[in-house]
Amino acid sequence: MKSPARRDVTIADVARRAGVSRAQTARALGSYGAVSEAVLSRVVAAADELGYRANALARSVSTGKSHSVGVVVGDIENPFFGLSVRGISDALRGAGYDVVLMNTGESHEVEVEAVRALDGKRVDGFVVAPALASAYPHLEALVEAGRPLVLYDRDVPGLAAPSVLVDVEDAVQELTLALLGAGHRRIGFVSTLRTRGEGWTDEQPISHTPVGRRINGVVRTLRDAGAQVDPSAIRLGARGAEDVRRHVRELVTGDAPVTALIASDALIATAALEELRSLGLTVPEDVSIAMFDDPPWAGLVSPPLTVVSQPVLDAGVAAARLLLEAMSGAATELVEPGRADRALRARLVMRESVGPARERD
Amino acid sequence: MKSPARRDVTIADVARRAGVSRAQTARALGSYGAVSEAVLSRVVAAADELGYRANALARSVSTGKSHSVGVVVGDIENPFFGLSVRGISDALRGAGYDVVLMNTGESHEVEVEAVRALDGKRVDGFVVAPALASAYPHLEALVEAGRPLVLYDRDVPGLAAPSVLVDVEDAVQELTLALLGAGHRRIGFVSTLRTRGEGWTDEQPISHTPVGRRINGVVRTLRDAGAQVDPSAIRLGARGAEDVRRHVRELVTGDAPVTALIASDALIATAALEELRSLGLTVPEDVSIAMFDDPPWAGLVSPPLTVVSQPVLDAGVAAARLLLEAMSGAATELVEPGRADRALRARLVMRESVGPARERD
DNA sequence: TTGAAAGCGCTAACAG
DNA sequence: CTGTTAGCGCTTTCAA
Repeated sequence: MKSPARRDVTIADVARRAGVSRAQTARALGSYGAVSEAVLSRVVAAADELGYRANALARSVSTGKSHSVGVVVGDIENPFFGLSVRGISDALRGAGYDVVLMNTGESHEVEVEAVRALDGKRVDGFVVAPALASAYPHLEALVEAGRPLVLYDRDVPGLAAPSVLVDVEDAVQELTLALLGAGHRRIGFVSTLRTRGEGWTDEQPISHTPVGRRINGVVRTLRDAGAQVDPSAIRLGARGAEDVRRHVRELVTGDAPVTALIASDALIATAALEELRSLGLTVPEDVSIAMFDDPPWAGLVSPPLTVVSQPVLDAGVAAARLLLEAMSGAATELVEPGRADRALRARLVMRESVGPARERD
Repeated sequence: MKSPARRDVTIADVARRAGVSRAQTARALGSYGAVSEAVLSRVVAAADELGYRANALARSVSTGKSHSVGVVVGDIENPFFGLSVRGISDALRGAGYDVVLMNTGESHEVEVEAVRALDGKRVDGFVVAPALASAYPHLEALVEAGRPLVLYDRDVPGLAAPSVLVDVEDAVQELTLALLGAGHRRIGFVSTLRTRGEGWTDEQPISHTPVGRRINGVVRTLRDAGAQVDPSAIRLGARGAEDVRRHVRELVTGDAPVTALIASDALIATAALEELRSLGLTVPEDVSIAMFDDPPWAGLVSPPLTVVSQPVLDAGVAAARLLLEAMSGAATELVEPGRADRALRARLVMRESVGPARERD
């Protein structure tokens, strides 16, 4: 039983019923301006007799504030982003903002389109974890236009926007040292993300990508210890579980197989473990493994995984706070871009997936 | 260097520059109505010389369509919802809709407020996984007002809205049979969610909650096999890992300890495994365990977990499709509420965490 | 306090 | 095809 497609109840309707002007009604309902007790109660009464629902869109058109922020992430299925979004969203809701979520599947094109759409909807601010691309005109346009933007987990070199980065430096160094101490000299690294172009090159350490920072740390520590670094053991841009498994297979079965593996996230690690298992290799006897992130199950697999644990929820909350600040008009110019937040530090959690390097061949 | 707070470039500005009427400009920019080639190109040129960005809010106020849908879930951190949202969001984006995500933390109050906010922002439709409460006036108001609504993973008895439910019946029966076959007679069940009030009662099988359907299946199968069901072994409403562990502890160490445990989701299972481990109990020798959902790591823990695997991504996509249908004005009245979608069936994946029941005491 | 009237930026109905 | 003129629902001057 559907009514004839009734129009929305508007302020005009309420005003009429309350016998007050639309302006007063609006003030009463929007709780701004000055309204007498008498009018207020009459209006409120009329409003809910009529079932009035304020139209936030109309209000936004008028005020220029949408009370929504756009959040664009690579893959909400990834627990890292899941937890991040929870932090962002909870903190933002507390301040009266809703979250419009955009899932890009790590596609640059989708991201560009997503940012455009969000901007069209006049969100008051953006949190974006940029898919790594060579150019970021869409983001540059955003800050150029003065729209509040916080970069998340990834940085954009030269962009005047604050970013939330977890400081992994110490933890990575510890991990690498532990690996060295266990006798590992050939260490593989596998990641879904890329740094910029294809592979990784030794020359210019990239610090604006999460992978970049991780690799830099490993490489530097290795160097300092006099170990040598084989660029071919650094596998970036792995697409999907199958591809990860192929990389892992190549790494552990090649001419100069690695004795330890670092997985850049939990998804990579699971695929790697599966491949090792199907190769008949055991952890850590044949190959040691460590991963980034510390999901609840990391200690439950066999063997329990050594991980670099990151304060993901906190990072999300931090992003929300930064954005809130930026939206409130505070000068965010102060932030030192590209610098990991010292308050957000990863820490190494040693478990049993790292053991003595095995002599092979 | 921030410009003096420049106003948005509007259609009027573009029109002026292009030397065309505002109406024609709007048509050209909005690609509706009829526009000549000549005008079109002039307008487009003027538009991007001026850096025009269409204001979707203003458009929405006019058209009554926001091209946004509200998605409200209990906990985006939970991989189940993460994957669900990915499915929903991807499918919706393909149809031109953005997702406004609301994370309720399974709080009824927050949910009510979230629905209100979304409705205020005039989303074109809703996907909601209701936190279990005794009353659902906010949802009833929605359908009463004719707003497209799809219930997700949980149903609301008596509400005339379609719902997306995974059919777990067969899989649960299989699982229970397998447990029975292995000699288990005392089986524990632990869940975060509740059915309605406090615990679970035998009398009225609840099928509108995911937990309800799962328990019903277990109980029925147990009954059919002549086994007896102990309501005290059914633990609902566990809050947080600590609480889960307490329940598990009580279940496996009580007077009449259970020999098998069913965890209602992956979070429960991890907590349970941790507790068993710290109790010095081994799986499946001392206690068998099975869980719902099949995350990538389920086969990697020790022992690999027997699970009821659900097509989560598909469920999300299905919800999006249903909503799309409802939003397109199709009569969704046809749907049989409370009925799990036969196309979405869970399946049992036997691994090694279920073994012969141990004689205890 | 109140109200009239002008906006916010866009779409839609109606002539031509 | 094009322009004029009303809206959409709310906020915001500006006088009273």
